[in-house]
Amino acid sequence: MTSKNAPALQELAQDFREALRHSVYLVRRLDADGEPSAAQLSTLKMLLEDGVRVGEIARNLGVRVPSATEQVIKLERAGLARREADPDDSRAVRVVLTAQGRDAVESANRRRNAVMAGILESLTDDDRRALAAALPVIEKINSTLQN
Amino acid sequence: MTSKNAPALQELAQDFREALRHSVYLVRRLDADGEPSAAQLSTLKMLLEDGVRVGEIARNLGVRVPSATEQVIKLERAGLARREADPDDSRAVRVVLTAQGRDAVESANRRRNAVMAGILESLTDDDRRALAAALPVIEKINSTLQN
DNA sequence: CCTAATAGTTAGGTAACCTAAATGCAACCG
DNA sequence: CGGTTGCATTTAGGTTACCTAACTATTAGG
Repeated sequence: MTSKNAPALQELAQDFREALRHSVYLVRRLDADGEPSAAQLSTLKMLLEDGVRVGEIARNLGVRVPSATEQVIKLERAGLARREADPDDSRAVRVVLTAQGRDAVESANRRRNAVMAGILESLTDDDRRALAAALPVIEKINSTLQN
Repeated sequence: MTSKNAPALQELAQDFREALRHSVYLVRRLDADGEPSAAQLSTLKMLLEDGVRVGEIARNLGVRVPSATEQVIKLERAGLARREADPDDSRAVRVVLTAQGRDAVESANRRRNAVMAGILESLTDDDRRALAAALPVIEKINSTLQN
């Protein structure tokens, strides 16, 4: 079976890329008005662990620091997060969720999960098993990002 | 095992969303300068089948018609596609790839596949098998989009 | 100390989406 | 056959989320 591996790798790469390419549009479908955007939710989720620095957010999301700053400012204006001075390093900033921010993450997650669950409902048990088995692999691939 | 299904659905939805959320950043990593963007590649790939209408592109990608128009105009300016009058319906437009456009799709795909293959290389055989098994499922989910 | 590195913000730009409105053609109806 | 209705597309004007370059403030090292 090892002889099948080299060609399969190229094909797998192609198919996986294709699947991700299409998934971008799926993810957009989960957005709703009056709810933090996907990018903001990504930032908010990071903040569930308290006192995160702007640079950490950027690194974790794979974006540049100014993009993270921008998101944090938007969250702050929306009353979902607060910027606090870092006691140890006064160059740094600690971003923390407000209670409202915590609620926003939770309710957005609930709603989005429900929509997704509705979609997954139409799959067969075998399909769901196959999907579940692949998710840790996909996360492993995604963690390649962190460099 | 049916009793395990209802809770598993919520959890699967959550995990799948999480994986896709992270994958957005992975996909961005595959971009390179001097190459059509991911959105443009999506449009170009549709054009591999000749004489596609703007509305079809939009529907297929899950975006609004003006967004498709915009992409087509950009491709045209880049010399990668051409807009032709539809002989049967003069309201409509047929978008076709130029030879240069065809080359651009192919070489961008080759390069992007190679990068992805490099990432997948570090997986175990089992991982790759699990991923391969899930891709048709993911495509099935994505096709939910088409409405 | 002073210089180099680090953390973050500001300024200005681009890509890719959106809605609403305009244009131009087709098709149907009386 | 003329008028209305509807469809395909473009134009105009926004928004969001990214980017690079340049600036400020603070820390740390020689």
